[in-house]
Amino acid sequence: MARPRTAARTVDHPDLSEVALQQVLEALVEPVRRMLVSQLAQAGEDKGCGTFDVPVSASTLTHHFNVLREAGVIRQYYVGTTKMNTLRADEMEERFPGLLSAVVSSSVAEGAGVA
Amino acid sequence: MARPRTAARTVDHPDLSEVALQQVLEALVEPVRRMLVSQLAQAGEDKGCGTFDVPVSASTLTHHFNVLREAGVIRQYYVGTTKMNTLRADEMEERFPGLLSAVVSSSVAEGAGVA
DNA sequence: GTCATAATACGACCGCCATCGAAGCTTCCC
DNA sequence: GGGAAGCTTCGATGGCGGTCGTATTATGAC
Repeated sequence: MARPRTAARTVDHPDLSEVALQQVLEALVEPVRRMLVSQLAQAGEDKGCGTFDVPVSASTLTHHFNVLREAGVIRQYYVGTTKMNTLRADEMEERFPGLLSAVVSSSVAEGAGVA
Repeated sequence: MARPRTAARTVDHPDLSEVALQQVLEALVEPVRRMLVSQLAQAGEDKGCGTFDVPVSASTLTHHFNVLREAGVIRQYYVGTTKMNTLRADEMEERFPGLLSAVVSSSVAEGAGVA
């Protein structure tokens, strides 16, 4: 009863003005989360949660996506049973100029992508 | 006997090619360390360890400076009993383009400086 | 309806790191 | 020499976060 039967599942996203630098850095300092971000950036398109190549269980993966979403780094939406992910790159660039792109660049350069 | 009587105390610094992104992010994610970096950047000149405005004890402060130095973010040298600190901004810019400057900018913008 | 797939919620565990106080070392100054 | 200032080392403590397995829910296919 938490949600009407006919409504699609929705996901809450913070306005980036509400997000602190601390939160973004905490999100990006975790190696697995940085892999997710790197792979998403390299993909060039939205990706389902299950399509990432990371060495953790599904429940841990959910946790990491939550952290990234709450930090404003990604946007999520449902497509059937699949939860899709997009980078909020432009918004992040406005809020924390140069930060996300610098992290992604260095991360990809170090091989955090799909190999 | 660990050090000749007449030699000045020296400090070891990593070559930035040996430093990983992970290490730098771990260094910069800590709020106190980010305050140190911000205040150092804003000062525009080298600063002694004891001249920073942070809410931790001296021993904790030593720990934070060690982490920053080992991550290649700062360079340290002794002047008498005072240990001085410099940002390795140019080297960091070469190794991790845009990263340190982005963090410092956002950090200062959020008021991590001296107020 | 039944089943399979995708993801979540929950609870527990464990390791790491920031923190401190006390004691120690190095250098400077008188 | 004696003392003080500046920083370090050591050991202990506490809290937070990443991890997992299991059970559960939501959707789509048949």
